[in-house]
Amino acid sequence: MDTLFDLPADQPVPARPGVADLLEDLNPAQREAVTHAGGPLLVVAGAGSGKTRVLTRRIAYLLGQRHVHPGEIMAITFTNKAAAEMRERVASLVGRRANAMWVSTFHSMCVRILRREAKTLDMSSNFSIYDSDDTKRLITLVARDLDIDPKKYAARMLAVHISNLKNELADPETAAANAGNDLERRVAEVYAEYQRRLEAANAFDFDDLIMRTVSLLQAFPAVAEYYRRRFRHILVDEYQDTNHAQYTLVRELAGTEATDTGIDPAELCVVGDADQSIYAFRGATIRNIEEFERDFPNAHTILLEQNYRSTQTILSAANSVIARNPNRRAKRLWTDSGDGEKIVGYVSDNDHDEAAFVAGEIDALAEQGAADYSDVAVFYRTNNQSRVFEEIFIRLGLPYKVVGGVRFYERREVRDMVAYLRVLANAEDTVSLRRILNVPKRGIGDRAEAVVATHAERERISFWAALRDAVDGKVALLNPRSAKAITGFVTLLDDLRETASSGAEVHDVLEAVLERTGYRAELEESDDPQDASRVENLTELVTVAREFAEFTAEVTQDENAELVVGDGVPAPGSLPAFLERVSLVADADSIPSPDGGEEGDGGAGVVTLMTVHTAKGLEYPVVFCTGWEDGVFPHLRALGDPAELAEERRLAYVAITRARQRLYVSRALVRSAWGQPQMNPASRFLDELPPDLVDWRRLEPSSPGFGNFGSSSGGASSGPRAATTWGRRSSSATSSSSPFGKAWKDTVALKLDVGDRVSHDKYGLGTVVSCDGVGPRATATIDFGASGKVRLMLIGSVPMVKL
DNA sequence: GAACGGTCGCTTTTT
DNA sequence: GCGACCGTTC
Repeated sequence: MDTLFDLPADQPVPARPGVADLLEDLNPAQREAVTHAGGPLLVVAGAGSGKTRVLTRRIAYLLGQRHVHPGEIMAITFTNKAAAEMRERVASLVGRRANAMWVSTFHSMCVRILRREAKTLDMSSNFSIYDSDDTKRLITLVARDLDIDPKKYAARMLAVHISNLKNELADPETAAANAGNDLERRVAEVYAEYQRRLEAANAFDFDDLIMRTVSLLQAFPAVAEYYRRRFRHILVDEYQDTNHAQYTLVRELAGTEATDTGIDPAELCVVGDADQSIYAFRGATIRNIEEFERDFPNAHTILLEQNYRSTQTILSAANSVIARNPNRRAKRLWTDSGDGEKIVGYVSDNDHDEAAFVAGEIDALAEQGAADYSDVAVFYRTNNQSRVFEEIFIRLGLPYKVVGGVRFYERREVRDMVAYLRVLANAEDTVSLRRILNVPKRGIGDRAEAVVATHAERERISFWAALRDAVDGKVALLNPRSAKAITGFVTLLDDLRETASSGAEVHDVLEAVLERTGYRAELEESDDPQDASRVENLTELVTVAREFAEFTAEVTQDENAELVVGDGVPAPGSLPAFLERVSLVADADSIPSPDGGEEGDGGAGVVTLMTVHTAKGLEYPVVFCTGWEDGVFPHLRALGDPAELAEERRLAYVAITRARQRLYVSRALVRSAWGQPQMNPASRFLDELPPDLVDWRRLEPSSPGFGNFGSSSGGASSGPRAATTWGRRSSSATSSSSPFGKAWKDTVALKLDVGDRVSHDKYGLGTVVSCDGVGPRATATIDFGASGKVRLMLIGSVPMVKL
């Protein structure tokens, strides 16, 4: 939870560092990056090349040597964690003056600007911020109202398309004008209505935060001028992850020679590494960093290739893999710290054995004193792969922590509470309002909701106003029972809103919501064990809110308070401030600290399990790269597409370069995916490791039991890539003709053929009329005579026997 | 209006 | 293997 708050800069103010102190321990390239003045600067920073050090020193140098005022500096990152770390490190160099800088994520920076300028955009500054879940809900509603077939155009897919349009700064009109096919026309149609409803709800989605800030700056020159005069130095971290909208935003803020405003462009410094661009699927475009020199003609580029993290063996492996990517700017990481250990390779029979190998190896390292648990990270491609490791680690009593997966603020109960708070802060927030309308159940069903929605639409009023009309009996077609339930709901919200506006602290408001809605009571009465953990999460949420109030109270007494209040920042500790934090800081699950773990853990800390994406930016002495199989990593969906394959390779590069001393790579011959055994050939990335750097502890047995992939021994020469037959996907597969028939037999509880006689606990005696599907999807239609014909699933515990 | 049972689909996800 | 969604039933 510690990432929720920026830590206060409470270090003693150091003596103003001299030039020597700031530059002394830097290499020549780093030094140049710190001192460069004038035109736009691109720092191509390879993994582990001291990027953050360069950025923070550069800021300290600007303040200390070039006499830049901290208020003129804007530093942009992608995560709150990175922003907090940067602020902290600058503060340790220059002291409290750091607080006057804007060091924030793209998104919080935009929120700050938008709050300040909300009126200009016809929005109110208490706007809600919709995340992808809210977005999907609203799109579902819109698509339903537009009579769009949800099978053909899934909400999720529509959301992705709309997000892409926004990342390209295309408004609904542009989208409609450019629509060249049915899908695009549909998307444009949904986009237009979605946008209309977002604005009616006084809400921005994540993409809007960027896009609408850009259009604000473009449409209102006076606003742009204000920020251009204010920020003379703009620094952007992880530039390879920017999308087109973010790129344009940076340009608009900095201004260029071409923008004829009479203001010199701000000094721009971007730092990034094209080889670590792994968010293309979220709209990030590698072109921004590749074309930097073209976008900013007088740009200067500095390459940081010396690595201070890993052994040369690890770096050579990383170089060798990433070199396979086409059209890439040459870059080779090197270190002067020696070769270190060989990479350890392992081919296991199945995913279970792979996890057992990893666990055994971790134990051995701990035993030898070679590594503490907290020195070790286990990486996988997708979250569902964490399960096997958890099972084994629990059995062996190996302490671990899974990072990522379903995050705290994505849990249903937490989102429900946040929805209540949002509605209290912004009654127009229809998505949140409809979310909690009948949560907990209070007798307002789909029918009543639809009637109210129609009324709102017809009267051109908000959903909330329509609910009030329902209370006043002004909504036709609403049955009295529903009207009564709605009255109860509206009264409840009015009461809560009174509590909220009477100066209660956020956690008191939360408590009131939990109590008066009966939400907590409902969970406490349930005997579903999941609900018990839900109650815990809600208690945790109240604690977070309390700490938030206490923390901001401290900051308010702090001398820097005047810097933030009333400058696009909601009052400290207020409900809107809390909601903003919750919306923009979604990574409440903390990553165990490398130095001995979190409080309460023994001395050795815990092993960290996470996806490679989550691992970006982190480093560990010991890294296990698991599941290196074609179809897993690289992911199945990337196999056919060179661009996606290149991104997977960058992902592999990120994984390898996280390791400081020891690197393990492993794969499993058979892996259960979705409850199904799946045979996967070796990952092509294994072939791309220099063979002499890998010590294969175990190879694929020379006579495979079944299947015909990966015919030769593993890793260094893992054989031809036969076209993979995906058991479950192969349309002609039946349990008898499939190459995986053997494995499937175990999951099918009952194997039936047409004509078989059966006895079912509920329906009695019957005859099989037809069979359908394979594996866990197998069904049989059975004629039970008097009980009729019934189609039954044949998996798990069917209460039926074959006679 | 709620509860139940079948169907379907299934990366990654800084904000 | 699991959760989200839909249609049916009570």
